[in-house]
Amino acid sequence: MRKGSPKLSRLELQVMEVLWDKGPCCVRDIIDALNHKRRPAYTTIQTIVHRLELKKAVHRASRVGNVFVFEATLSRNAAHRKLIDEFLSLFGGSSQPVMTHLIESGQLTYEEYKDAEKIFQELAKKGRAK
Amino acid sequence: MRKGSPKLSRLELQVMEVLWDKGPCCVRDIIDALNHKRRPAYTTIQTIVHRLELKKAVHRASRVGNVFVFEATLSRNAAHRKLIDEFLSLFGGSSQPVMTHLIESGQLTYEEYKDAEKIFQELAKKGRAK
DNA sequence: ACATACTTTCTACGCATGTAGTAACTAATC
DNA sequence: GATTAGTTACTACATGCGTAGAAAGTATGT
Repeated sequence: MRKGSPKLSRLELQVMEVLWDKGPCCVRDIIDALNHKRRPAYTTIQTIVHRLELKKAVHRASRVGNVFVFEATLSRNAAHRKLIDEFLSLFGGSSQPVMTHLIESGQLTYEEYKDAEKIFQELAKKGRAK
Repeated sequence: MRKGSPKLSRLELQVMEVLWDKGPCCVRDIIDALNHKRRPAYTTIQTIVHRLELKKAVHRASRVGNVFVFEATLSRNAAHRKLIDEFLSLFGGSSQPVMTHLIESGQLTYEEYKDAEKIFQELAKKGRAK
């Protein structure tokens, strides 16, 4: 039963990345960890965290005094998977044109491309061949 | 002088795809060409086309009676490039993790992967090697 | 000329998102 | 206990997008 990860916005993603990287954090920690050009207001991040709670992407892991500590509920993998699905759907669901564009625009180097072959090998080893 | 293509939404993209595929079209043609599950109302597409005009992505090429014929101004390549840039920026601008994910999630087959090698060869031939 | 059908223009509405202010609460300090 | 600083809870607002209705214009068949 596919649950369907929630759709996360750009800023929501950035907050999630912090939680995935650093583990459980309070709002202050998140702000400090964000490498955001224009540092958003404390309450802005609070709003985002709150929306992430509504989306079940994070939950309150504990509280220290009056400070809540938040923890990611949604996995990084699931979130990234969702992002990629959304994106591919813009191209009709096929990853081929995306690859093509990445290569033609020089955004994927030949080295990176070649390295990826290893991933196929790993997968094959794990029995997920073909 | 980077012009910066406008950011196009999903539906805007779909409309653009029609214009790129079929060439200049009037609103009716666009609707007929859209393979949209839930066919949107005529005026919905008109609104989208209008927004595309504001974004300079399309322009009125001619009029036949009281019907306007619209033509893409923005190229498919530029639009796709923009999309990909936007998307990659969510992953810190690097295409490697995206490739990895595509492969691990089975969305890029080994055949497709292998085929992509040809693109590098083409590019190399054209002198844009490395 | 009139009715019918389609087009254009204008306006609107709900939801998502980035942004943040204000009020209320809590902890710590004098 | 009163002041102060940080946190939480609630509210707000502009913009973008998908959606579409209403009004007004135009072409066309009879």
